[in-house]
Amino acid sequence: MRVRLAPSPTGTLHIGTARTAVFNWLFARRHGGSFLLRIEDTDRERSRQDYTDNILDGLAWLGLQWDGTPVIQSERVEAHRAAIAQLLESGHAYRCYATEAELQAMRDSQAAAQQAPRYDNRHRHLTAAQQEAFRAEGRQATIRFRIDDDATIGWHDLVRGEMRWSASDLGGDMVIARRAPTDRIGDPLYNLVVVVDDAAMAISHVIRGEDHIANTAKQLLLYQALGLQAPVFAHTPLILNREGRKLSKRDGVTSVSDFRAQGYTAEALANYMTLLGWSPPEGMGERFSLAEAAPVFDFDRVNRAGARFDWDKLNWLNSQVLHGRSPAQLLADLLPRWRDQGWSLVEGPAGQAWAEELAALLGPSLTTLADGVEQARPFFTDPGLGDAALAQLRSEGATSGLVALLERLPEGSLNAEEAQNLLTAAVTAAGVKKGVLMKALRAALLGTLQGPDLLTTWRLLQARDQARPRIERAIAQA
RNA sequence: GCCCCCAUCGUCUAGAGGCCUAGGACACCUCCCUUUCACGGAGGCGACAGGGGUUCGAAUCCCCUUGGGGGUACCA
Repeated sequence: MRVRLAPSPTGTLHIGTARTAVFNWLFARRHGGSFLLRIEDTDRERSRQDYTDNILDGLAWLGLQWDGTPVIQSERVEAHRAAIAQLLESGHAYRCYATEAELQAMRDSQAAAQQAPRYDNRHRHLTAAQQEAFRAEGRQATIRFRIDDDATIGWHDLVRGEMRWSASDLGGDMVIARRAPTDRIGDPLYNLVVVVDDAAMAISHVIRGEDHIANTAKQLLLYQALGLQAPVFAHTPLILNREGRKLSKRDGVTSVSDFRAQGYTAEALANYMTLLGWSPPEGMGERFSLAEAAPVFDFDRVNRAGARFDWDKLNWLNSQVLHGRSPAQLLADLLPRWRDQGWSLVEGPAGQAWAEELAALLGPSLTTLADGVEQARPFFTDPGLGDAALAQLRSEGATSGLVALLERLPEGSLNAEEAQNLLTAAVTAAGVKKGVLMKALRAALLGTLQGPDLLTTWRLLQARDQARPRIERAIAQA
């Protein structure tokens, strides 16, 4: 079995394309087949190398390793032209001299008559003399593939079952090569090119979004005319936006690279994309890796209806992945982001241990890695005192407790027991409630009333010599 | 307009005629844990679009209606 992903490098790796990639990868993995890549860059105007790079990076990041070297479609243009020449030769294709204005007029009158827009096959049977006349006018021609109206196209779709399409609903003879002087063949177009390349790559299963269903009917006709073996098709449901429409770039964050930048993990994103349209077998649960899903992946469990993208669910999955990280793993994810902020660690094992403890402290409250930057901020830079913190510091007994603590505060690191004992001693000496001191201490250290475990927070700041100055400042400002 | 597809809690879904008083997950609400916030744990709220059939029996099969989506390029 050989499957492929055929992205067009006219934009960054879209979540919908990535999900198609996931299904292809899973299917290939399940059946021990190959997962190939083909970069569809025949639209030279809009294709860009940096988009190709972005797509490849995104797939690799997600863990969707492909087999072999990606095929670059633009490098195969001679094969495409040869196929067109063959169709011209066999009478399956012909030159159409209709101008854009003529075609537009045709479509306008069809629209006025409430008819479906379609090419009326007007140049299908031009005589040599007529063709010569058009050429003499200086007209160039597209090449159209004949689609006989009375044909019926059918296929067995792996997710939709029996599909039937009437050729008369395909819009008339289709253009397979762009307009060009008649002494050569113009730029080959999508449907023709896909068929030629899929056949050349010996693709056995084409797995793509359901927005391609009409293309499948057209392509099946081309396979027939070219005498090529058609693959099996599987049309997967689309990913929908909040409004229930096909998710597009206009919906904000839709690129894999954007999700990554926002602090989503590859594990969570891949897990979520798999869940969008496919359901795991009974007893498997909803959290799984691609490797775990592969052995049980089946199109029988792929839905036919589109699925809305749900940030809440993705967030939950991502938080689950993050909460499951070991301190060292989490730190490795966080470190580059901390460095981007200009935050540095103390060199050596002590600095590493400190950072791991911070990662462990923050871990349970993270939804994204970006949260791990915001929540780590007060450990690297002075957050100042917020209004609520000031109010807390001005409450009964707050400063006297802090003063008592300050008097007993040694230099250097504290272990958990020492910190606990210091707190108890200060509470006794100042004659305040323990809760009062704890709240005051939190306000002094973080400038807010909420945050992670107080003792650990204190100890981490203490190790960086930040506890004393913040407590002193709090007392002074209260 | 025309063609095609789809239809279970707010969202993602399980369900292939009796196992369904419709199960799970997210979200939401309550409680527990916790001198904060989270995490974690325990509960709760909440759906078969409507109407006809078929059948002893329908969320499951058929038809119609309604609603939603996709396609309809010299883009891919």
